[in-house]
Amino acid sequence: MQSPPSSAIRLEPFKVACSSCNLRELCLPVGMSNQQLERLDDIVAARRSVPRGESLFHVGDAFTSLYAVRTGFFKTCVSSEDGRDQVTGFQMAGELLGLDGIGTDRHTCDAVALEDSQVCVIPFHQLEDLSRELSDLQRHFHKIMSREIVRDHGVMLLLGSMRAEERLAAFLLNLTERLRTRGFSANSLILRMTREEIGSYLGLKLETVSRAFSRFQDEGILSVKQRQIEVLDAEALQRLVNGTAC
Amino acid sequence: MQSPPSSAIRLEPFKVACSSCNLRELCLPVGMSNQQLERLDDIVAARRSVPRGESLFHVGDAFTSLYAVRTGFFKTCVSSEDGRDQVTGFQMAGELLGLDGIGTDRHTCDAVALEDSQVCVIPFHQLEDLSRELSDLQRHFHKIMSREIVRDHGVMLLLGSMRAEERLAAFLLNLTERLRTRGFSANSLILRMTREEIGSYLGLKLETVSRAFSRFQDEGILSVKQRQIEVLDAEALQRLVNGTAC
DNA sequence: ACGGGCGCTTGATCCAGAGCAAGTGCGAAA
DNA sequence: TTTCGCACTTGCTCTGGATCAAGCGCCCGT
Repeated sequence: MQSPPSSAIRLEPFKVACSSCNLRELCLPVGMSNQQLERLDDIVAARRSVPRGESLFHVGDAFTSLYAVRTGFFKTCVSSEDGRDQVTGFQMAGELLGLDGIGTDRHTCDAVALEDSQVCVIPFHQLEDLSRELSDLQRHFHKIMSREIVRDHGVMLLLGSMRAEERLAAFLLNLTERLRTRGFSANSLILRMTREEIGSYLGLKLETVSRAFSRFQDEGILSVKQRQIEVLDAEALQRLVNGTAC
Repeated sequence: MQSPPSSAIRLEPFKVACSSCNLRELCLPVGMSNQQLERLDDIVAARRSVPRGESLFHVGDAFTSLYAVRTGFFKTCVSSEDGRDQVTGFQMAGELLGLDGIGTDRHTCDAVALEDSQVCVIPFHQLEDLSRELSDLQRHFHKIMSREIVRDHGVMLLLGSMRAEERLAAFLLNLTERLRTRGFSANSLILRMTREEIGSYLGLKLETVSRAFSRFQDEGILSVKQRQIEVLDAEALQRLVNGTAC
């Protein structure tokens, strides 16, 4: 399998400075000094634009780089030999894509843009080289990978032991929390993904997701207008996740 | 939360040499030269014995070290605020425990020995220091973390989209494959965990696991005598996982 | 050898969520 | 503006696995 034809890949070679990026407190550069940031700037050589619906990489593509989401929104998904597939995560600004490829030098999932997006390209071997020099960078990179593992364990807990409404509540709280960290309202959000994609992530069918949204609306927990969601009672969502509500 | 009282922790300070360990082709030292291995020997200072049923670490414990399983068998589990818990993995000889703690400097899961076990203690900061010097070590450590992420994605696929028998088939194939890598028969295995623990890992109740075992036995795919399993038809298991069987 | 307890099996019933089907609404293209 | 198609909603039925319950068998300690 290959990436889409190179005509579809837009690389912008002009300078992208982590040191002046407003995501630097969320992204790879967390905790680095200005001097260290300049070293990082040297290796983050390019941006790449990914139009909505297109893939940043596919299963089987050679792994060369990590990608930091600059703008936009992605999903990652794996699929089994038969057609089944599973959304394994949604990534927003400041989050890293491509960690799955390190282990085998091939990507093991697809990364698809859910809206027109831009990523910073971080050549991985150069990142490894630099992180041998800058222990702060090394430390932070390890933390990022570890947190991804912990996040996955949380999803496993959700998939293994929660009921449909609990899953959706946990999902919404997670999304609003991440949006809040990025300076957005914690109460109002626009979903970038379809009901089916939410369902795939949560191990549910799209109808079940839709019904859960309707139920939450009936109960005054949410206002749902298609993908425009208002969280009216975040505590009720929290209670659902904690299992206190039953 | 704390570790069990130190009286329960047995540390054996005598030298454990990765360079002469028969697990070195499976464990952290993969791909390292003898000279590099000696450096690793310097930091892997101790073994620790963990009797069956006891924990290597708990949720909330301060994170200081990774642990390589030398002998024995572990499970890791996370739990939500209410009592629900979820087994997130089973670890056997040569596999690493504790990666979850790197992100927050606290462990986020419990690691429990399912039989009397021994681990090598790898102080993490020293490992980071050394991996800044030895790029082979750095490279391999990154691969280990990435593979853990990929493994978790596989479990998410399993939990999100497979049916009970498919889950159990995938679990058994995974176990036998790992045992095979360690030189054991691919057809005969003794389960170290209860039906309930298997169920927790697979997002099923213990009765469902038991019924699936019985069904496999009726169909001539397995011979099941309590925890003694013989795989009679591995291809049938593979077909189940691929979904070809329906 | 015996008794107790835990882990496992198996049967019967129940229910959350899947599957199917029919409609609705919104956004993009003509 | 109209039309088309896709995403979503909602009702009905069905079912895989959960839940409840009873009994079995193996291991361990006395």
